[in-house]
Amino acid sequence: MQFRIGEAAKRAGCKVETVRYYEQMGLLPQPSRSEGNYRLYSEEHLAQLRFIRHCRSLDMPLEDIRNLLTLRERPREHCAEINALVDEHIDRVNSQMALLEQLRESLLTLRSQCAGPGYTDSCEIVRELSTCECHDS
Amino acid sequence: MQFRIGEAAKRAGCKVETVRYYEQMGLLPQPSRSEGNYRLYSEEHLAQLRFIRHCRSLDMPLEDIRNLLTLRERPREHCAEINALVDEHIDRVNSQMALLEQLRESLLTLRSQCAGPGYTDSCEIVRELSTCECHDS
DNA sequence: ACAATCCCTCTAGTAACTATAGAGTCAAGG
DNA sequence: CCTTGACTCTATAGTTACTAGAGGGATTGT
Ligand SMILES: [Zn+2]
Ligand SMILES: [Zn+2]
Ligand SMILES: [Zn+2]
Ligand SMILES: [Zn+2]
Repeated sequence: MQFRIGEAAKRAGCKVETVRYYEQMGLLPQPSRSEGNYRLYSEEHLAQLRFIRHCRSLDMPLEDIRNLLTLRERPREHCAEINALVDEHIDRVNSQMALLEQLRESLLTLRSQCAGPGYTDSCEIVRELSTCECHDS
Repeated sequence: MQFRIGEAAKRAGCKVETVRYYEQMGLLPQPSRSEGNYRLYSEEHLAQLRFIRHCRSLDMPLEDIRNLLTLRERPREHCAEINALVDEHIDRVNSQMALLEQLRESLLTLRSQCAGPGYTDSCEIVRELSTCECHDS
């Protein structure tokens, strides 16, 4: 079975442009072409596209995915590199979460400053933002 | 007191290019210029730059900051819009956190699949990524 | 006088797409 | 046979908030 790009995109749950983008970025091998120059994807292409989309749904950067694809093609090597790659990504996600948590705290504190319906010039939110000391020195 | 851009940037804890960028984006009014065409910032410029940097440290998008700056200049209006703006941002942060939490779960599950030192072609991480069903249909 | 350091404008690069523009391909209906 | 519509092609620019560089001018210190 061969699929044109629209079908491939639909099956992988992404847009046509995204599929072309992956090809351009070297994540998807160039497919064969029809007589009218349409891309024709095989089942294997499709599997690879799904692989990419699944990794992306885990928010892995394209470069990591590129590395995973390469590693996958050396089946007799130990999977330590793969684990390391996943671990690093988990670390990234963890530190993003820590950052967001701090952000949330700061924002909630800021928000709680407003004493309720009042005028802008006496709003503590505005005041706190305007008299920041952390960005002064 | 007047400051040149390097001094202003240092005081606000950002790079020179960032200050110029804010000016270009209309977040900072154009400062006066010296004879040699150097930007000369006043204390007020500096305060506004700090305001922007502080909002940015809360990860507010520049457009929100632009709105805040506008709202701040209408001191006799009610601060409801300001509150709404902050609330929306808090919502964004909350949903980002929820997303990241899910991501973290998925990644930890994925990571735990690997049975330890083994070969790539029998690694469950690779298998799980390759046989994704969520991106198939 | 000269070097180091600052500053200027303009342009391009980052990540991962998304969205056009302008053209070609293909199947079905009248 | 012709046309309409859906699909595809390439190439280019836009998104966000900066960052980095080229190629030049200004200022400062010795
Ligand atoms: Zn208020
Ligand atoms: Zn601050
Ligand atoms: Zn393994
Ligand atoms: Zn999947």
